[in-house]
Amino acid sequence: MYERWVDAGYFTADAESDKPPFCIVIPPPNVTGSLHIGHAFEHTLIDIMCRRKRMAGFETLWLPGMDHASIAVHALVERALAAEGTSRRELGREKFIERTWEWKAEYGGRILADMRRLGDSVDWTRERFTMDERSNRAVRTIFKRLFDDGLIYRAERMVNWSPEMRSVLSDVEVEHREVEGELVSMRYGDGENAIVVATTRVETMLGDTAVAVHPDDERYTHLVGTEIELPLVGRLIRIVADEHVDPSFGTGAVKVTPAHDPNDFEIGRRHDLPMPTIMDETGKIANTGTEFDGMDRFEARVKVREALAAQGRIVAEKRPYVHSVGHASRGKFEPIEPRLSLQWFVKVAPLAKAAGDAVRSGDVTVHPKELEPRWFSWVDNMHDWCISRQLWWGHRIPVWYSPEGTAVCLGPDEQPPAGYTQDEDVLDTWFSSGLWPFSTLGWPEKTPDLAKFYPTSVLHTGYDILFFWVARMMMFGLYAMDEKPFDTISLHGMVRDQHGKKMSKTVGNTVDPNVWMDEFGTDAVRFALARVANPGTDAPIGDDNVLAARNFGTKLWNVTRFAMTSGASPALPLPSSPTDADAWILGRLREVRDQVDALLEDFQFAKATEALYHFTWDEFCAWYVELAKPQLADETTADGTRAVLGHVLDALLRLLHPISPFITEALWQALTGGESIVVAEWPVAPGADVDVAAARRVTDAQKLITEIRRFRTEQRVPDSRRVPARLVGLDAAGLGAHLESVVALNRLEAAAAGFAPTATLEVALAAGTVQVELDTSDAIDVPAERARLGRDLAAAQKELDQADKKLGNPKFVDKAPADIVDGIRARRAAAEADIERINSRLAALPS
RNA sequence: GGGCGCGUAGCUCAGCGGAAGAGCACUCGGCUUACACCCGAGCGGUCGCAGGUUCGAACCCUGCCGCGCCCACCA
Repeated sequence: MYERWVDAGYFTADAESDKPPFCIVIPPPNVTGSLHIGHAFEHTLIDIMCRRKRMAGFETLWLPGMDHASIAVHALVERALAAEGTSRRELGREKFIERTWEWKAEYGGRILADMRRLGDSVDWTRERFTMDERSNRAVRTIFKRLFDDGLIYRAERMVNWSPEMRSVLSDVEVEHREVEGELVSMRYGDGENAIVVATTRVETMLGDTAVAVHPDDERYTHLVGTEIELPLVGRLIRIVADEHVDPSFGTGAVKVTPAHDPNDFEIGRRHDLPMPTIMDETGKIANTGTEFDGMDRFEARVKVREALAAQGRIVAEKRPYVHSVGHASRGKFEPIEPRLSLQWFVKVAPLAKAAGDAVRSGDVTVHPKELEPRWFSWVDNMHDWCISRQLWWGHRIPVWYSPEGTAVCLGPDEQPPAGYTQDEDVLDTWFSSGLWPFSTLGWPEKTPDLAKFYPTSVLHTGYDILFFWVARMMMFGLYAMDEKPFDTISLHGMVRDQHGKKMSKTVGNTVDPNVWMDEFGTDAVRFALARVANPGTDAPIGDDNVLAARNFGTKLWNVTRFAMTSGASPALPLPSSPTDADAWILGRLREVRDQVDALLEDFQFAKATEALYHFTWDEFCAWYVELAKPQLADETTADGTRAVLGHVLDALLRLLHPISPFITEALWQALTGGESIVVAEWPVAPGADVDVAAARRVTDAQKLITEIRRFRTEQRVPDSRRVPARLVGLDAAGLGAHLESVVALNRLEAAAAGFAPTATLEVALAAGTVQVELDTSDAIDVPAERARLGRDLAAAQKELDQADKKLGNPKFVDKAPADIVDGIRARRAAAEADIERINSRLAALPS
């Protein structure tokens, strides 16, 4: 239930300075005993950014944060105490906190161990930031400053109360959920004065001090200003007229419980109504002077209704009545109770406006931008923030009271006068968390770290934490530092199960990254997570994803092994006259490098990962390595091939390193003899241009090879059989140099004397048609060949029809760009040639 | 009630104005000296529905239908 307490991190980069970017990351804590998948997700993404930046020459730094973990540990401790049959109240504040520190030390170590297992790029140069002296100083400093500026005040307000935690919660900590409740209509007063009101919380009627109607509602005009007796309690309550009431809803009359409903509280203020509190801090009815005192609120809801029914006052009951109820997002997800209470608040309006303006002006960017409206709707409509908590773990409110009740707010270096006692409440964890970007750097002292690292460049976190944490950092950063805390807010989504469903313990579809790490390896988990990480979008992931990622790692391992046993080395000089395959793969490497760089810079982890996956598997392994085999057997190209293999693999491993650090480290060290890939350079674009002609020839060779494979499969020629073949027109198509590859990849052999082909293929390529004569040693399977050619014919015919349709449209020829029209014409011509060729083949087949 | 987003191959998702894609699943064939955690070949989609804009729409606009998330003090 605390699983998503905090998961956040940010890294900073300053492109201006000499050693520009560096990173700060807050390792996400977790309360479930070990790493949570959401944390693994976020951690992985941040680590990818950090590693890449570091390889590109940026200074990196992690700043492990235990601040949030403290709160999480607090919950763990409570749970442990409950298991021991005791409670924090029995234990007492001092002992409880002492106990918590022990847990924190142990638990914090565990979190860090988990992080290391995930392969984080941490420099353990910074002491942990905990609820220590430094963070206390920061909190007290900003509290005092806000207090002196009149931005912190104490007031009796309607707050969200959690009877379970016996504490107040802020608005964001309340989750509204549709529940099936009841709507009970009841009659107050009798005869002429009778008035019917409805409620979903019957027990609150014990605290009613008025009934409100709309001023223009003629049904009740005669009653306004009169008094009526409150059933069960016997108190006289007023009938007031208030604009807030909607005359068209229900009876048009509303019961008013000022101390237990936000709307009623406002009505109470407008009409100067008494505001009796009828519930204690545990949610039990109290001080009503009725038989219901001491009952739990839910029990009272039933009993009060029964008592009213006994008096014949229940007019109607609607059940189930679906309505929205606020629940405590922490703890046991119990319904929160609106309650009048004396609490500390931050006057948010000026702070929030600055936070909104920072994004509006473009000074701070939200990525992806679809989430901007969410930011504005929050920041522009924020209510004052209740910051006091009746918990024991946290920074205490730095306010002291004299015996007479005089309050004084003290800064970090001030001592309270004798006899003063400190406020018992602690601050909302997000209050101190909001200081993170600068308090961890030594603020309020003007430290070199602060000067160097503030403001940061990027904050990366889940969108679920936008309001809790990001908004607070923005407000406090702008207020305390007079400068935004970061340039860019980069948001990722939530990890979902393989069907895109929300992970939930009750559904049982949660996954434990530790189990995955044990089963598939850490790199596989990271790769799988990165591969589904689209900005701001939820990420579905299951065993299959991790399995595929594991297989990818194995593939990488195997291809490196092949390259090394072939003598590949990045230290060898690249060939001065590369083969087509060499030129092609080097060109592709360059393109992929540029693509990956741009994608990662734009937080497109999934696309960058996908690009690397395809390049590695489908281009490098599936084609280049196969084309390289004959090159390695040829003395004239062998050395150059070893160099290209080594060069491409070296760069590829470095490109993959941020995503899968462990395997790339092992392979890269073996391949290059380098000290560590962690400190290797991020690949830079080579100077040479992409060789377009060579690339086209490789594409042709691929097509030729694929067509022959198709034929073999269709004809059920066993893969093991070498097929004598003669290729006609290869030189004319510019593919003379590829003969070896075509022969090797299709398991062909040179035509011997007396070669008598049993079949002939014609493959149309960019630079001409190649005839492939094959001796399959059997009569060919005519129906199969007919079917194959028939499919090709249908495809060509469809192509021709589409082209004809377009070209037959004068408007298309007239208005479409010339290159598009030319392209269609070329396709039409090719399709026509294909049809002619295929038809002649079909005609030549024995019947 | 407001805001954002999504409905594309059996599943999860890319593509967002000029030839329908990937992973997994499925079918068929393979122990080809890196790899069976593999290789090769395939099957599979009127891109939610209806209009509109355009020479051209999965992609832009409008309206519906279904779904998700966030925000919101209606008893």
